[in-house]
Amino acid sequence: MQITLKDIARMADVAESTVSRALNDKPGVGRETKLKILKIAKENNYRPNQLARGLAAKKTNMLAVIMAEMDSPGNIEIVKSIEKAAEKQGYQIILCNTNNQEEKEKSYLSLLESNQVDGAIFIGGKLVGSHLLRASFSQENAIVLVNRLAEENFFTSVLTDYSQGIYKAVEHLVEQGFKKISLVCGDKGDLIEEEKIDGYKSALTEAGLEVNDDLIFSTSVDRQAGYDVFLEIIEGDVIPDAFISTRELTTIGLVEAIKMGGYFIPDDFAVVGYGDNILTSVIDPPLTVLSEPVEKLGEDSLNFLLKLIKEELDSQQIKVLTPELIIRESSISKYN
Amino acid sequence: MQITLKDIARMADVAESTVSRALNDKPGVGRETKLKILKIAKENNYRPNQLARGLAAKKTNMLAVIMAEMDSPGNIEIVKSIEKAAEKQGYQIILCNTNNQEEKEKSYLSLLESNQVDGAIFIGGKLVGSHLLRASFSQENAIVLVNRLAEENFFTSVLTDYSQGIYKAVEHLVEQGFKKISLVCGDKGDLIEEEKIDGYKSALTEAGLEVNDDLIFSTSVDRQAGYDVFLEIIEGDVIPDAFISTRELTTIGLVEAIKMGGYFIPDDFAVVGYGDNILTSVIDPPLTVLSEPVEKLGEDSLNFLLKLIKEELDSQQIKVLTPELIIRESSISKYN
DNA sequence: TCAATTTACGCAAGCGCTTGCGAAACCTTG
DNA sequence: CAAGGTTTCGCAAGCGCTTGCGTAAATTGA
Repeated sequence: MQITLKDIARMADVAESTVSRALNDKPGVGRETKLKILKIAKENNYRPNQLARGLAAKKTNMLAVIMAEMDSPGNIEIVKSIEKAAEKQGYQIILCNTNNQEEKEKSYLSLLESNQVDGAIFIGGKLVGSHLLRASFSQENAIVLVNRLAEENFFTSVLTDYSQGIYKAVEHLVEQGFKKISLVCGDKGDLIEEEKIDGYKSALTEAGLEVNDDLIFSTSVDRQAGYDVFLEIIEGDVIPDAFISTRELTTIGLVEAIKMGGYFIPDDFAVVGYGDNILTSVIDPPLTVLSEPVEKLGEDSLNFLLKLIKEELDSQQIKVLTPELIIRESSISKYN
Repeated sequence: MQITLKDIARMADVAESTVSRALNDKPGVGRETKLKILKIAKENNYRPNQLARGLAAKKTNMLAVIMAEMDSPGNIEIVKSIEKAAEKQGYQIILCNTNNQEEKEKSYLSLLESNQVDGAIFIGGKLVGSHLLRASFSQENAIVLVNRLAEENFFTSVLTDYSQGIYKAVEHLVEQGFKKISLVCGDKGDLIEEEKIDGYKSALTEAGLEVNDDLIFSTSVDRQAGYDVFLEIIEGDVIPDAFISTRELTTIGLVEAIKMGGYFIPDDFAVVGYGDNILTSVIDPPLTVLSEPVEKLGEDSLNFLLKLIKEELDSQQIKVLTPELIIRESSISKYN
């Protein structure tokens, strides 16, 4: 059996409450007593039962990071940044992977609802499910969204400004002389994707280029999808000369398909990808990418969350961060 | 405030114990009563407090997966496989990333020690720290190690047979006519690394080739290390004609350095990498790799863990899985 | 030196749940 | 219809901790 507070109390010949206070560094226990208790606790390798502690204290000092995809190196970077920031503040992070399944998201949400964690950060995922909304309504639950739009500005969130990012990408491609720029994004209807499309369209318009809806492609989020969409595209009526591909894995698939088809990047097709990480940097040719401020996304979301927990945040806040365009070979026109 | 068992009991006009039994599908509650309780619980969107539940029941149906590196796509695959298997058995998985810091490992271990999870799987990491040993001794804690060797066969583990894998790789390279095969691995002294070296040496000996310790390089686990080690190697006395690089990220760095140096793979240097995943498949040229049975590693480790929890496992078991050599361009000699 | 504070500590309730045990209510049989 | 067996349910203890409150002891000040 585990050693408990009670055991320590008995050994030190004091009350449980005193042990508790000593261990938690709370006032009301004399220097001598405290030292004695600490010593005994250490000698016996005492580990407080966090369940009991959480139950009694109504907080656990643990935060959940619930992410939709852990295949994405970008997300991993965000997580690491959150972890780093959390450590400084004395919070422990536990990770949950939903694999884009709403069911799992619900299930992990119960960590919050049942007080196992003091707050949760959601990275990615679609819109906002009713379960999430309810959770955040019904209790005063601390929830922060990262790169995930809510229909109402209901959640505190930190977002990448996709629209702005895509705008920059288009601008760059236009400068390079590309005329038929295709956008490969996720499901239309998804708010984040709509935003990308907005940026795309307005940049084209600004540049005096025609917007052709047939050049906008929706795919699912994986590698295969990127591969498949290219096959579909080259069978199509309008063949683009450049791609802006807005998700990491999809971009990889797309590039593979292009090369597999015997085409060259950027000679036959320019490519602007997403996410400045090991994947996109390793691929041949080096990819021009929109780089998310992953570090900042993590930091800011954690800070928001802590403020929510401490109830220092008056209203829902939304922070928007702009991605950076990192120009490499894959988008440099041979005519330049 | 949260709605509690007590509230439901009051509403249904029964005792708390009855509600508890109804909700947990335990015998001893009549059909009618049960239905009524379930209905009321649902209507009120009742969520049991898992802390309280865990405290009282001494189990939580949650398992922790504690991994040393979450940058590694291979590890991610293992995690996903664990998750899949766990879901079937009704367990929830929470992930913990230690970033190779022993401190963090200790800290996450407290999840186990304080009963927040019923068991833990450790993926990777070095040897076995005293904290881990103590934890597994002092309580009847359920711990399974994946790809991590213990000095004594104390832990139940599932391992990749690195020795065997490297052996195959050497064999293959020898067949291709390479003579000066270099091994890039981790810290000597680390049991897993020693095992790799064993496989390497015995394969060379078997092939009648001389073993040269100067061709064995130890690096840390990241990408930069792979890059740096190549620079070091080409300054050295003996220049190899082939590399076996045994960690994912390091391999990436190594390949980059080779290309950066103006050399060609496999013409100047053959490369056998590690891990059949998106990273190694995307790189140019396609890499010959030792492929871990990630799926199986995950499944088996979870099954072991569940058996440990249910105390169906009599003694520490060790399962060894053999990696497969997937031959691609990077190791095919031009002389063939 | 004695009242007035302050400090150190113990008591006990309570966090929300589970579970062993016993009592009542129900069903079997012969 | 009574004796015995089942079910269904409530009681109450307890999981290991925190925390408000009360009291005794130590400290202060004049």
